[in-house]
Amino acid sequence: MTDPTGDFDLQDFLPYLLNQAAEATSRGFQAAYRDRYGFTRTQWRVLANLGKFGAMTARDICAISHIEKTKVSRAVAALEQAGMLARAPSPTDGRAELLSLTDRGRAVFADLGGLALAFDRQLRAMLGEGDAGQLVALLRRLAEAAPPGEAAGD
Amino acid sequence: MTDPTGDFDLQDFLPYLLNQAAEATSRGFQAAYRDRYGFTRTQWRVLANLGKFGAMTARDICAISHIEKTKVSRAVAALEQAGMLARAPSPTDGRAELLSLTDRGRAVFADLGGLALAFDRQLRAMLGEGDAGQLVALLRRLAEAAPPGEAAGD
DNA sequence: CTTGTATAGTTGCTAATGCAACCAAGTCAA
DNA sequence: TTGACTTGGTTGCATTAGCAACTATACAAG
Repeated sequence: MTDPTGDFDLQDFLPYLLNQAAEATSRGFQAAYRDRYGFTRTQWRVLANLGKFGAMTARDICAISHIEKTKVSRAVAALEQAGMLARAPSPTDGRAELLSLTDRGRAVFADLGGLALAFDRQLRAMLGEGDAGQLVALLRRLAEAAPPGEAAGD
Repeated sequence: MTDPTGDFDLQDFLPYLLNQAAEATSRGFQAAYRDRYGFTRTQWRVLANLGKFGAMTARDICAISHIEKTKVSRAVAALEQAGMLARAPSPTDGRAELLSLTDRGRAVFADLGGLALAFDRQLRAMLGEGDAGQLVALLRRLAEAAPPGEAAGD
């Protein structure tokens, strides 16, 4: 209690610890989508959301995944170029576009989804099921309690 | 169990959840170092480590904080330029430099350290002390179990 | 119907990252 | 001492993120 600033230790700082853990685990899976398909993290996430939820607009993706507009926009462009995603004009809104995966996109999602599932199971096994569940619950609380404004950086 | 890929939900994927929580909390504190001092996250971390542990080499910082060489290098240059950090040739190794905070650097660390401490307490209070402790333990396990190779991206 | 404002999505510019290549100083062995 | 190899640190280049400005459509009020 002598020097208040001396009390601060980065190694105990929650945002720091969260970043370290996020980095470490994300890196592990990055190899899957990067080496196999040349994806960026955002591209993988957009693909994953479309794969899970089916056709929707870019705006929906933003809302669901808290990824920034521009990142989604560019990821969509890249996925489209790679022939994994198709755009269709929204029947109800002339501005919006309905995004959906092509057959190829779905195949890729099946592949990566399988790997992701396996990877996730490994992580959870490492922690133990009970602890893993706890962790998920805590992370959800943090994420929603400290909402990333409009968007979340990556 | 019908379609294995249909089982995968990004919203339950640990790396994703970790990133979301990390983003959300990091963003919250980013305002402190960015708006007040124009720091980048790496600069803040380097400053924090030097503030906590005193003089050391860039290599030490890398080892302690798992930040990449080049990021540390650039952060050090920026902090030096801002007059918050000084380099001294290492007495024992001609390649290395001993890095330390200047008075100004220490003052800034005192300021940000105080804010960080307060911010962290808020987060922990939000979770409850017990849960916060659990979370820290789990994050440490994840970070060390999935070591980011040599370096951690940011 | 036209004027004002909000929203979907894209683009441009700058800053920050990641990786590999690069110096310079140390180490170790003959 | 010389020569092969490691290690601390920096730099260059290509990629990505972040923010603000922009286009085009939608909606709402007069």
